[in-house]
Amino acid sequence: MLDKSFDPAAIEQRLYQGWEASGAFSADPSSPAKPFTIMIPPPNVTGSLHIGHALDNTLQDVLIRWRRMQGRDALWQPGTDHAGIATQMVVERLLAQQGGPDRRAMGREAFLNRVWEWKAESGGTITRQLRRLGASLDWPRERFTMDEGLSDAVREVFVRLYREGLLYRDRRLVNWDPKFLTAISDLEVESKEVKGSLWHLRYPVEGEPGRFLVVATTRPETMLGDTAVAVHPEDERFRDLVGKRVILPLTGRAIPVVADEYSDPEKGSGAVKITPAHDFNDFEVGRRHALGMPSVLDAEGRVMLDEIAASMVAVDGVADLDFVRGLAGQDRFAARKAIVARLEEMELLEKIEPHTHMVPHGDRSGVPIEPRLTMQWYVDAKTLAQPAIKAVETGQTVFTPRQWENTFFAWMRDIQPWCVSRQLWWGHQIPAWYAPDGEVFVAHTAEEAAAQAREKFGRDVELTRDEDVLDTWFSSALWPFSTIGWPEKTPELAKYYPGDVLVTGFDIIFFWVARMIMMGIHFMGEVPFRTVCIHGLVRDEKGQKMSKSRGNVMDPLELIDVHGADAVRFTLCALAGPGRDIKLSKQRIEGYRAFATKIWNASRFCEMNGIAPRADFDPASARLPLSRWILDAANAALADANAALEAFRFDDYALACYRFTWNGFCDWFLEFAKPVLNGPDGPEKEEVKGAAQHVLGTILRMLHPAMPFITEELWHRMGYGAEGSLIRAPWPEAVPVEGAAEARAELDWVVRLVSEVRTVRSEMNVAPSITVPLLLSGASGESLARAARWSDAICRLGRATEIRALDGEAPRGAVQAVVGEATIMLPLADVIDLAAERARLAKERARIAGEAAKTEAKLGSDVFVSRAPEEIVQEMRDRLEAQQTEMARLDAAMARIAG
RNA sequence: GGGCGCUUAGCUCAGUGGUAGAGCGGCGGUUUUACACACCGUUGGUCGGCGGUUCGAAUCCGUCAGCGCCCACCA
Repeated sequence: MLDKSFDPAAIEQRLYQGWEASGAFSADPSSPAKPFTIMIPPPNVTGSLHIGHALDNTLQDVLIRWRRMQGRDALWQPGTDHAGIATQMVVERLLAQQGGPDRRAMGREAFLNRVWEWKAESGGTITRQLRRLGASLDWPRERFTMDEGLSDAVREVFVRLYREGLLYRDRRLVNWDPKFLTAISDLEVESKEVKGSLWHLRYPVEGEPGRFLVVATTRPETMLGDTAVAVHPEDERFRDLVGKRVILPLTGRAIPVVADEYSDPEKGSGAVKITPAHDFNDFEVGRRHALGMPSVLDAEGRVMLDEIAASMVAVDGVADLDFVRGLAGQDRFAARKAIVARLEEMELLEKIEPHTHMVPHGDRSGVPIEPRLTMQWYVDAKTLAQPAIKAVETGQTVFTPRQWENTFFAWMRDIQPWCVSRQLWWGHQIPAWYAPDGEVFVAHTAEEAAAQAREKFGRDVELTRDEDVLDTWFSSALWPFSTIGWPEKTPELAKYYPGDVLVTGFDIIFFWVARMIMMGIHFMGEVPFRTVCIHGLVRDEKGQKMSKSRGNVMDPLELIDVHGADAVRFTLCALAGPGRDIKLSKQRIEGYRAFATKIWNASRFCEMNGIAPRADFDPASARLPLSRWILDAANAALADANAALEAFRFDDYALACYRFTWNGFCDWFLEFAKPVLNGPDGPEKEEVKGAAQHVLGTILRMLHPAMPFITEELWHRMGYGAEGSLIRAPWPEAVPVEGAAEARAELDWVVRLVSEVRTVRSEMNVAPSITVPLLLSGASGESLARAARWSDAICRLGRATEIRALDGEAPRGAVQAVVGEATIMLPLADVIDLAAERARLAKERARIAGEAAKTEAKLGSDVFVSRAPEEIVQEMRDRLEAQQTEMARLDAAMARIAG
């Protein structure tokens, strides 16, 4: 016997362990089945499951379970990402807490050992949590981006790209994070609005005492590194100054005034100071005019005078070398304050304007990034992007919803060189070695590099390895093929590449999706996946982004504890409309928790009525309209579910399951079945039971991808599991149903009849306890035959004592309603208010009349009749006829009841 | 500054040319032997504004407004 209520907590862990232990999640490269592959977006190894993961992985699990049941050899590849900066931070924080030596004191090797230790102890959190969600990942294949195999792939890619000239070292400005002391890529920079000031500084013109060129800047501290002032070539105000020099205050260096289109006469003072080593635009200007590019800030953003010390010149009233020397080692913001104050004292500060502008910040450190002139490794993304753009243009990879392709194209068509080196320790160390003279050797191993050097120099030379590691996204970009063996030629690689679907959020289209497509095409010769399914962000019920500071985060594990994994999963599916963010509320989850209970109770009802799986039931042999109707409805629901899943419409899939199960199967079919099940044994009861068990089996299978736990549990408890677990059961297929159209027509009629009776009784405030005969007036032979066949169900659901044709006079003061050609009469004169019944009928008549008038107006229009398609016109004619018939019936009903 | 998206019932959202839908909520009723996490009934909308195309527009086009997101080097 099924328990009185469904308790998810009691079954989830047991079922999951059963699936995992039985190998139900395993792909099989040796199977002849067609593969279906999804690569998990590898979560950070430091991570724990948040609601966004829950959504992303629920959707993937739905697809994987669905295809697996369809007989595909499903591979859902699990794994985690080493998350360079994030992980290094976590371990450094841990070291600080423990009060031991810090990273630098430990040294690189010891520190890395410590990180690996941490990973072994704490790195499994998120994979455990994915299990709670029910995710059917192929765990024995779990990979980590720093695994030996994946690291091989990284080295191979690095070496090959280098040899192809698609990866190179360059000394240019990078986004430098002064907190983490590393370069970061453009993507890791986010602009934030900052309220600052615009300082107008006076630069004295050389040889013209009392004349100043005023420059406006938001970053006065970088003036130490100025090497020019630029004015617009057309700007009359400054024309005579071009070619002359100005004295840079504080450091006393004379710098040229150059004419450059970059300078905008409308902005600031119209003259702009040029600091090539600390500003991306100035860098370009510096290149154009062959200017010096001294850096005046060190890695931590502190003033550094090394590169300008020699050129400083004492100039009375303009330069103050002692002051400048005092700045050395000061933080950039402290230096800014000091410089502004000193310039003010020296009367070289013209004015200060309040100024709000966008300032680039490191996305992880949160501090303003500092453009810094350094040597870094770059990938020639522009070249790699071309075939990737083409692949999406030609539909080899399709984004869904399609609109995201625009986002992809916009970025890819304007892609910049990708800075891939990071000054961190945790990550893939760059496979490049340097000879004492700086000559670089890129190789898979130190030995290979040494051999190259020997070849080059004709003798052994001491090589030192590049200290830097690669951007974490460099290894993530290889994920679709590195996880399945590349660069080895494994059976997995042959079978599961390219993958079918990538499911992810729009926020990592640039970081990850685009780069996988580029690398996949370049190294595998084919796109890494056919479809990119982009979903929205999970927000709170008010539409706000969930964040710790707002205190509105919903923890998926808590939700699973309270409502069960199935309810959480189903809710996420039901809300996952295409391209829309999800507003998640507790109420919605509770609603779908109720759905799980409903399924449980429907199964209980079936169990109580001896409805059990029967292999010998042949749907094609069903004779009764009731069983034909429900079998046909199950076919339709299944078709809807399939179409929805094919189109990645998880919301439509959930809705199709929900409606059929609740409204179709529970509300109508089981109610109709009750009289039969309570009636005498015989072929009729056997067929209804057969249809019921068949449809319940279809429901459990159809719902399994979204609600794996409760469906698996019921599958076994109801006895469907003789052949094995539901997770491996075949996906249901449509069954042949004879006479489906007739069955539909009949059941539709019964439903309409019952609904009409219920409505009028309710509207006339007839207590449910009052039961009366149900009389049919003007009914066709077919209707009467149906009434006879469905007498028990109609009486039960319509609170009637009997249903029969009206013979003779209509009863006085009956409640009436029109169903098709027939008029229903309920002799209730004693209990109702006849005036109210007249009013009700009149209102109904007026409603129909209103609709008929609209139809008539349409048909009365010559343009409509002559220009609309014939079938539409005919439809209108039919509609009008039906409306007129119904009005006539209502008129008759009113006449009967007339006082 | 450029691009994208959204605006439909109190709330959350479906609905890509032919009588406006769902869920939740609200309201009224019900111990009908699976289920009150239930059942039955019901109330809610000139589909953001304006203009156009069309026999016909929530749906296509234009425009305006509001909201949101992404990208961008503006001193």
